[in-house]
Formats: sequence, structure tokens, C-alpha cells
Amino acid sequence: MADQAVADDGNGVPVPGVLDGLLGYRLRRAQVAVFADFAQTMSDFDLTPGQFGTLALIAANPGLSQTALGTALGIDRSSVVPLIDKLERRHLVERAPHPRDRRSHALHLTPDGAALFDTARSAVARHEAHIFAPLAPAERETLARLLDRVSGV
Amino acid sequence: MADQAVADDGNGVPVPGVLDGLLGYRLRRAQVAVFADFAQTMSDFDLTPGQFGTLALIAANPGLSQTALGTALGIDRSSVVPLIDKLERRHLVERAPHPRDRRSHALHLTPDGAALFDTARSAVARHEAHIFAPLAPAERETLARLLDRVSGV
DNA sequence: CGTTGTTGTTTGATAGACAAACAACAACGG
DNA sequence: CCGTTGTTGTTTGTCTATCAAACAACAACG
Repeated sequence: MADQAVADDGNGVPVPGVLDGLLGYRLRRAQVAVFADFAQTMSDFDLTPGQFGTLALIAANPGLSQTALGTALGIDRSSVVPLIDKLERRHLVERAPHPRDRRSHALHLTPDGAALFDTARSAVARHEAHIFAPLAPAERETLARLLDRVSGV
Repeated sequence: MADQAVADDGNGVPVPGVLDGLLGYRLRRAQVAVFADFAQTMSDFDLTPGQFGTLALIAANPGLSQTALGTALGIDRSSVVPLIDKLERRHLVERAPHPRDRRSHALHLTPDGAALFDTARSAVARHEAHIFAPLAPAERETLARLLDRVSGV
């Protein structure tokens, strides 16, 4: 009746069991594995995954406002404040005055930030290639296409 | 030089840009989309995704210890305590005495817990079918296989 | 010029996780 | 039988990340 239990006396590590048939669970498991490796790679640069995403977003959209950054990251604009605070303290990001709106801050990467982002970016690319190594190039393309359709893109 | 920026004056919501080429990013995006839908489905039963996973794990491995549950969930055993506390207060899970070890607790679903898990489980199955609807059955099979290989399973 | 909306910020609250320490108990060696 | 060592659940403290609400400064618009 039980799917595939390994409960025994409480010592053995049990397996998910019922969840295994769910595609969403397998998607989550793969994402967790990739994300853990990604976080490990980022720790070499003293960056969290969220901080790397922030740098990438600012690099691609220089002069971004904090509110726009927050909505792009899917977090509240009040949560953006301490995020930028830390990066600014490390001189990776700067709050420049917006040319036409004295309320908002135009976010830019400093030269240090751009340099760090560039090396981190290539490290990510290397680890991407490493973690998706069990897949042939054509399979990666297939995976990417299927994932995008699930995301509704 | 910028990949595909939409920064303009700070009003428009920018897009990831550089991240878009990364397979890991697209994997994460798909997982976030699925997870959000999953969490929404669970909220109808006043369950968090973690609580549903706990119920599933106990259902598949009756008599599980709290430490074994923690390692299966990937969390510390001290974090298991408040998790089980809440479920026990709602009479969904019970801490039964372990037959051979008076230190450990044998976790079981109560009849209420088993019933709630069963209805939640079928609701998840329905929403799985709904969210993966844009994929043909053969494509879902392909996706599952590719994801498992990434997970190292 | 006055009203209304927006931006960044502060403050408080919440949730989730870990680390360290503890009593109760198990396991094992002598 | 006894003492040491390891394990289990629990408590406590701490840390991080998130949101909600309120605020001053400013923009936009009638």
C-alpha cells in the first residue's frame, strides 16, 4: 500500500515515496541541486545568489530605480534597501542621483562591481557547463525549451 | 553591449538580460512558477508546501522518527519540533511512543491527517495536470527524465 | 497652488533556518 | 553491573529574509 518506504526502525533515511510520481517534485529536486551548486560557486566571491542576480540586473539595466529592481526580483521595495546597502558598502554598486527625478536613485555598477560581476559571471558559466554535463547539447536545448513553456514564456 | 535592457527612465519593469542564457536560471524560473501555483493550491487546505511534504513523508513512512524526518526534508532536527508541533495541535499528526526506543517519537498520521492528506494529494494531482498542460504527455516524460539526470538520480 | 501618487527609508512583525546546550535514554566495553 | 560515549527531542538564542505600515521628500496633474 505504501509507495516505497524505507522507514524501518527510524535509522535509515527515508525516501520521498508518494511525491516521486509528481513532476513538480522532480522539478524542484533538480532546481535545488543546481541552486546548491550555484550558491557554492557564488560563495567564492562572497556573493549570495540574490546579490549576483542584483548585479546582473543592474549590469543589464544601468540607471535602474530601486522600485524597478524590486519588482524585477519579485521582492518588496523595502527589502531592496538593505540589499543595496550591503553592495554599496562594498563599493560594488552606487546610488547615483537620477537626472530627472530627485526622489529616485539611479543604480549603477562601480568599476569594482563590474569587474567582480564579470569574473563571477564566467565562473557561473563554467559551473553551468559542469552541472549540466550529463546532458548532451541537444538535450540541454530540449530542456530549456520545455522549461520555458512551463514558465509560460 | 547590454544584452536586452528595458531600463529606460525607471518606470518599465526590466528583464533579466544577461541571466537569460543560463539554463539554471530558466530552471529556477520554471520551478518558481510551479511552486507558486502549488503553494496556492495548498493554502486551500491551510497547509504550507513544507507541511504537505511532511504529511507525505509520514504517510509513506509510518513510525518515522523526527531526526529521520529532518534529514529527509533537508532541515535540522531542531527545526522539526515546531513543524510537528503545529501539525499535532491540529490533530493531523501524533507523536506515538517508539516501541523499542523511549527517546524517539514514532510519527503517525491521525485519521484526520490521513484524510486531509488524501484530498490534498488529489488536489495536487489535478493542479499538476493543469500546470503542465502546455506539454504533451511524451514531453512531460522527456522533461522528467532530463530533470532526473540533472539531479543525479 | 493644492491634491494625489510615487520613491526611498525606517520600524515592527513574522517565518524559517541553524548552532549550542541540556536531560533522558541507548549502546557498548570493560 | 557500571561507566563512557553517542543519540533523541527539546529549548534558547541568533541570524536572515521577507512583508506591512507609516513617513518625508518629491513629482504630476488638474
